[in-house]
Amino acid sequence: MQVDFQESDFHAALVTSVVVFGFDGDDLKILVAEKKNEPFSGALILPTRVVQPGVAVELAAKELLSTVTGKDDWYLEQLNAFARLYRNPAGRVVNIAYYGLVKLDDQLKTSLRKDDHAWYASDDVPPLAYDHDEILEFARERLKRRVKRRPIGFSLLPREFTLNQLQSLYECALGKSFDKRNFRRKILKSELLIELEKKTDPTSDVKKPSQLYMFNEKKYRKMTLKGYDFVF
Amino acid sequence: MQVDFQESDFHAALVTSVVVFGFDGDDLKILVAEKKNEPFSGALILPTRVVQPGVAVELAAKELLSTVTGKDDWYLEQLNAFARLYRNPAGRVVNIAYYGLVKLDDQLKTSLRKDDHAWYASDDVPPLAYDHDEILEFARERLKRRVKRRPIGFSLLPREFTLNQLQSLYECALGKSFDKRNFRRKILKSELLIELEKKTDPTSDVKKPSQLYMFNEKKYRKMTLKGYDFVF
DNA sequence: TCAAAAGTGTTAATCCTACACCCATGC
DNA sequence: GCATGGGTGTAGGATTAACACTTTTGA
Repeated sequence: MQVDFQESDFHAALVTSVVVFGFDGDDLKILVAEKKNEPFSGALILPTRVVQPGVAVELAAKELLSTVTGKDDWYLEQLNAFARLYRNPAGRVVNIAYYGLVKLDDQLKTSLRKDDHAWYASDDVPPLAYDHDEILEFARERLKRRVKRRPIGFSLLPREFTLNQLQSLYECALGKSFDKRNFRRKILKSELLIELEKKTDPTSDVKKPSQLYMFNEKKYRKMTLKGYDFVF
Repeated sequence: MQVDFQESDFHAALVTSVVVFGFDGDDLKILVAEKKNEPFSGALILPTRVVQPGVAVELAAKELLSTVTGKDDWYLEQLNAFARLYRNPAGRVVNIAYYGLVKLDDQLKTSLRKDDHAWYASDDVPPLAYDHDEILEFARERLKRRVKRRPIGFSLLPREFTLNQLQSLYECALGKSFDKRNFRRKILKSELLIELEKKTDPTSDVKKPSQLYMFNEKKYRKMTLKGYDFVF
């Protein structure tokens, strides 16, 4: 039972990458970084940083996101550790990757603090360096599962949203489309939504105003914890 | 974008722990180790070993299991990385934990190669040292999810088994009980099982002989990949 | 008045749940 | 013949999937 340590056992570097899904009401996007220094300068990668000794991994990931976006309350969930041997020639690198969700409002969309980061349409992300494609794929699968079992809209939609936006989110995340009537019936039956006394402002686009909803936060939290079946 | 490395970044030790669920036809059991050296000599922990430089983590986990059990084909799945800062006073220790499933036949049950390992009933595992209780709980949750979405019986049951054994497995894993008729209907409808021309040998116990089944392996693989809904 | 998106019900098929008794065997 | 576990069917309610037209608005 070999679990005690020698000096030489402390040989691994620890990094963290994040896959952030943002939804702007129409499309799912992913935050991507461009590598600025060698090796692989110019290559696209997931936002990534080295985890310094004494810093909790999730905290490092959150700080990374704060630095890049200016926003500093992040819900993150660990994806997995990626520790392929050939990850880096300098030695073993363990990447503990996270997945996060965010409402992609105009501010976030246009004002990334670091100019080497950008939002890419989720199903149009160019190939990434290292094994980040694998991490991204893993995150996409996680998102699909989460969407099916938990009411994730809360993290991805603005406070007030329409049923069409919600449906569009589910369709983006799962990559298929649903019958509008069935979708509405199902989502309304859950009583997760509160119908507001408001409609969208029709002035913005050439549109009929649309009923707004918000989440019933109490019920929402219960369901997020317990999980449920929202299988489409 | 800080992703390149300095000497001082390689500061973490890497270990792997495994949560192995074994099913013997009646009960779910978990493989537990007793720590033989200081610190915490005598404490119970999950089977664990330090991952040496140049060894893939999953391979290290498999080797650990081979050494302990003598069996060397293991299906493992990564659980998560556990990297709490206070995990070990010697420095940061990252534990990449795995979960595995095994048919617990008499040989495995009685002939663990190392005498500091033992099988404990799954819901009767004493408190473990370090953060291994947390890892175990994580594994139990994973098992529940897997049971619901994938036909995991293949890994846990003998080649030929009865429907009652299968039901018993589902009941152990999910911690609740099911109606026999409904269970059978559901599992047979999936066409995942092949009814054999055989019954259990009634001589062994004081029992009526019982119909034996095996898995339809082809269909089984398809479902394992795609996932499905076997929600009870 | 037209284009664009919002909104709305019904039906048939399927699936789920609850429920209780007879059967084959070894002792 | 009895104790033990093995095996079986039905009915009512709930859930799902498929389906197309009308409404409101701004231009």
